[in-house]
Amino acid sequence: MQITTLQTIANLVHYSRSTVSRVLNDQWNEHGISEATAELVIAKAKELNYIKNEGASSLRAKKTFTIGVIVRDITNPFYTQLVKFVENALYTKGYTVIICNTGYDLEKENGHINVLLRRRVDGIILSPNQKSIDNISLIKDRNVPLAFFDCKIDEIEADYILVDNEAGTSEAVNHLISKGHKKIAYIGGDPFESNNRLRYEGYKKSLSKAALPIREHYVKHSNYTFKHGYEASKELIRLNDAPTAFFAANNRIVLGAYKGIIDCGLHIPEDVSIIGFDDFETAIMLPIRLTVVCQPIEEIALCTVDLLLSRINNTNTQSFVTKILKTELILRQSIKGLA
Amino acid sequence: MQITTLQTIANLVHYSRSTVSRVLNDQWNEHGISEATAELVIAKAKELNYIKNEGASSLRAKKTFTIGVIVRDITNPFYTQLVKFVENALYTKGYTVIICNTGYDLEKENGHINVLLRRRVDGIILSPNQKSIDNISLIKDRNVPLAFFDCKIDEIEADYILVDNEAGTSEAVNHLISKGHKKIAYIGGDPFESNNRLRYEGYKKSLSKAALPIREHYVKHSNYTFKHGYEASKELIRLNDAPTAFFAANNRIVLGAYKGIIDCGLHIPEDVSIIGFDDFETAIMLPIRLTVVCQPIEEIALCTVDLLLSRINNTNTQSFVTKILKTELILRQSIKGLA
DNA sequence: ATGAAAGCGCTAACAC
DNA sequence: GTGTTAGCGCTTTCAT
Repeated sequence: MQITTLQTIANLVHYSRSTVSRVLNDQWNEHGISEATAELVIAKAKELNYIKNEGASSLRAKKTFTIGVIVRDITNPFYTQLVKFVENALYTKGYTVIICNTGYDLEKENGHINVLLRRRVDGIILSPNQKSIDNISLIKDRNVPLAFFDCKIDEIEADYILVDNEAGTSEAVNHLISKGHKKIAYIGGDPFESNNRLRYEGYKKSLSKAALPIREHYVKHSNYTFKHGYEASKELIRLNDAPTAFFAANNRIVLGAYKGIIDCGLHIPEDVSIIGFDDFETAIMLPIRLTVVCQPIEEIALCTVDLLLSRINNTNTQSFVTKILKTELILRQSIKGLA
Repeated sequence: MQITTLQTIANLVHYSRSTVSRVLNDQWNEHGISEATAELVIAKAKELNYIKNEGASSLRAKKTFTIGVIVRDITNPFYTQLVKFVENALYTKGYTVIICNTGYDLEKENGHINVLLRRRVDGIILSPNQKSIDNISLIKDRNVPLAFFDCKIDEIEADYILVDNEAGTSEAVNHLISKGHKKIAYIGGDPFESNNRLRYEGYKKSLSKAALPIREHYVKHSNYTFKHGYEASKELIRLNDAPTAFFAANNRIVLGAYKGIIDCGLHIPEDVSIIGFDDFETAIMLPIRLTVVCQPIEEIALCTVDLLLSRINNTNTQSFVTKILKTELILRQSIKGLA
């Protein structure tokens, strides 16, 4: 059984490929094709179960209606959500999405970018690594429309959709301070990553504004993992002047810290208060539901898609945009007021 | 700036498109192309930053090296993991993956399938809805290689990669029984879904074997949601002869049930024991870590990919295969032995 | 050791 | 109203 092409149909209805193509693309009206012909073609196409070969169209149109989305860890609920919203938004606009998971691996990121370029995607959405510069220039060299979300790379001019990490963290730390906490630890991720740097800035500023000292041994940088959160929290607890509150810079760290505190036999929030960046399912399932700084994930996804599509369609000719969205402090149970 | 094609290079090195193509596809040796020519071509390609247009190749080769993966809820960690492993396995085999999220919506599933067909994917991996029959026949009509995972549809002959739901559940319930539980509730999902039916079978068989009665009011079918788990557990607790142990048929339900129990002021496992199907992050983050039946997610992913690729490459000519993988009972803290 | 030519399936400019 | 033709970028058969 041969596959049905325009030619197959054309032969059978005794019209040309062009006519068939025009009918099937709903252009028969503006080309003055008779309704009879149109109906005949449509009927035959249905009968033969014709399905357009999108690849052939793409080749011809030099447009694939495909967008590549590259994230660092699709397993992290933050990215899962992001990807879900992006996929959905693009689907409704007629685009197909190729989701690429790099697992924080530059090699794999490189491989994925090359695949996307070979496939001539119309645009790429990227949650970059701080060290992705070389990989990103592959994209920029080709002038493939590109939008970043989640993370900023100072060296790269581009469109960014971000959240106000500094303000979000400040709000969190201010809240802690307002509850009487003076010894507040910061458990951070990669110290060179933009998000982490800004969150740390927010932390420092809030302390300064409240005339509280920034104590180096209260600051634990490493990476965005459960393990780091776990170990850092244990170390902090062992301190003579142990902090009374922890700020954790992402959803993995906060979980590790939570576990670390529990495993030390301490209670949240009676013994230690804790607040995390990112909201996520587990945060509300814990017996003490976590107070967190929530990122507007759906809004990030939608903004990114809009921005990218406006670039693709040349609708947007202004120079690079950096859009900063607001976070929201969600008060739950993991913070206690100090007497 | 024009994009570099084979022709661009051919013109500049004064060889034909064919020669350039052969060189760039590493076939220059078997075609007796001189090394000098090859080097020249390669150098020029690099200089011009040539990137092959995969779409054009696909059109010619009638093969896209693209696989569609359709899941019901990418947000559910079970599927996220599955997708991650599938994507990774296919990536290493040179395939690109288009991930489609249906959100349990048949319309959207239909839309996604049509997109995949129009794009002439080489194969499709599908976690089907029980009611997907019409959608699936779209694929079967086209003879596009197809592999199912996660869920079986009795009416459809095809390749399936599944786990032994019945045995897994039996093992869980047997464990409960061995711990002295006699009043065991079953909080299930969609009663018509194959997984749920088999899990329920396992539940009933274990009870029967232990000569325990199957009490209808201990069985709560509805859907695989947190909400259902939550409400069902509350109802069960209110019963006069409330069960001492709950079996929850998936990761969402078990979380709901957990929360329901806590919210009733009861303690796990002192007051109620609980066991879930599926392992997942939150299960080990809860203060009482959940005892669960764990599905071998990576193995499911790998088997499915292998099977699908063997079909695509006509390596595997045997008739349809149903592969049933083993689950594993992971003992943690949510079950108490009854005196 | 290399090239010419045909064609994958589609679309659009131009022709009548 | 409809057809002809050219071409998107690539590969491959056949020829020399």
